[in-house]
Amino acid sequence: MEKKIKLFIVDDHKMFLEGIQSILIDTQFIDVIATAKDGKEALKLLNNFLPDIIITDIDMPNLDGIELTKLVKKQSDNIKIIAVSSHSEGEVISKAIKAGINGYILKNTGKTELLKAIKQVYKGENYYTEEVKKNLNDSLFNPTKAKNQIVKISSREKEVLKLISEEMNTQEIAEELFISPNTVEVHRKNLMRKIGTKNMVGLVKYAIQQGIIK
Amino acid sequence: MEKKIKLFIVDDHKMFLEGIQSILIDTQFIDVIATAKDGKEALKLLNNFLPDIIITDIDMPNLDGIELTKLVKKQSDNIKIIAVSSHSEGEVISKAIKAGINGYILKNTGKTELLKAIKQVYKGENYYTEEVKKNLNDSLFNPTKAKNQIVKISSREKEVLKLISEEMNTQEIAEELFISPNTVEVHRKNLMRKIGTKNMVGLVKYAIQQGIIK
DNA sequence: TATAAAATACCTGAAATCCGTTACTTTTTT
DNA sequence: AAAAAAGTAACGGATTTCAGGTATTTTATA
Repeated sequence: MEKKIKLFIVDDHKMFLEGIQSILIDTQFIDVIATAKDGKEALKLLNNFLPDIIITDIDMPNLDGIELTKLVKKQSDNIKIIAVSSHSEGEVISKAIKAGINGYILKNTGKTELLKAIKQVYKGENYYTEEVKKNLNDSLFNPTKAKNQIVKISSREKEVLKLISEEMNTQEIAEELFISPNTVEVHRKNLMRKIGTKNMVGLVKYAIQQGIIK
Repeated sequence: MEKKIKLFIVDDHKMFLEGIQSILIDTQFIDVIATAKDGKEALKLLNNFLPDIIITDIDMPNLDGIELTKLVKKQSDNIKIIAVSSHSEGEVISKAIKAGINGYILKNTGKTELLKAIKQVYKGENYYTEEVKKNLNDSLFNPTKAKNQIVKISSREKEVLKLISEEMNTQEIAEELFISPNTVEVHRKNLMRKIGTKNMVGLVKYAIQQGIIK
């Protein structure tokens, strides 16, 4: 009898958590030792559990899968991490890989692929779903999107972004902040450059995603 | 031996589908007779299967859970429908209920609640999770939100809105939909009038709020 | 105290949006 | 069959954003 693979699963949807557990429990070589509903809870529980592999969602409240990966990997590379996400965008995947993730599969793939990923990652290799590899390449060869990794949005830029997201135009923002419309435009342009978008739509999506507004 | 409840499950995430199936297979009184990856496939399969209850996601490509509900309910009220969604916004819930949905639970609730909902709906009652009921009331009594229920965004407008939210400009959308840029502008202007905003920022915020994208 | 980063401001020209209005065709509903 | 709604298309002009600079001052921070 070989040793079972110890799994730790993290997802904010309890139903998904229970579902994936129910799938894995049927296999002989896997043991789900713990679960958590977000990255923060996961970190806390990792003081008491030492899994071989963490399976984590990307989108989560409190601490998302990418941040969780960074923090776990900072402490130890022995714990392998597989992302199970509905995001197939190159940028998200790229961030996850930079954070040190060992596997990335999509929620629209089935359990066969999940088991394959678990086995392969357990052996020390990385595993990325075909679609993931494809989209990653796309974004790597698309310079407009590949660069927006380390950029930091300044506090003034954040203010401007917030007002943009409140449907104000340049003139109105300038009046609100007592600065020249030219300056507002500079901030907006820098935001677009940093975030990697070419219009307001990309900005407001980013603002909502980052919780800067709403 | 009583008759088993025949379920049909619809979700675009195969893993969720398999997970929920795996959960339900352990119960004695439930039989998962079929599954589908979106509303369109579900409708097609419903010619061959007659479930007691359909369990469906809301966000799906091709045909979403709300549209599916409308179409199914148009044919027969014998088939009960339960939404299992990550959306807890009052507007989405309100739409689902207007479409005739019999139950609405959130993905962050567990299997206990799912089984409870299935049993209750099977008996002919409706079942809505506590948080769902709360948010529904909030949006009903919040006049700023309650008013934008009356306006109806057409399906073509919704398409355009989706593409706008994907950071496409007028020209690109026109090419994507094989229509004149003028027409795209008309749709955009009508969207702005209906939604009550004067720019793209308002549109994309609405799209995200309503779960039309992301 | 250098120097880097952030915030300020201006300019030009191109591209896209926004606004109002009209009008025809197709589809759906009554 | 009539009416309403949805989808299509066009025009002119005002406004705004977008893309590309340059340049000065203020504020952190190494």
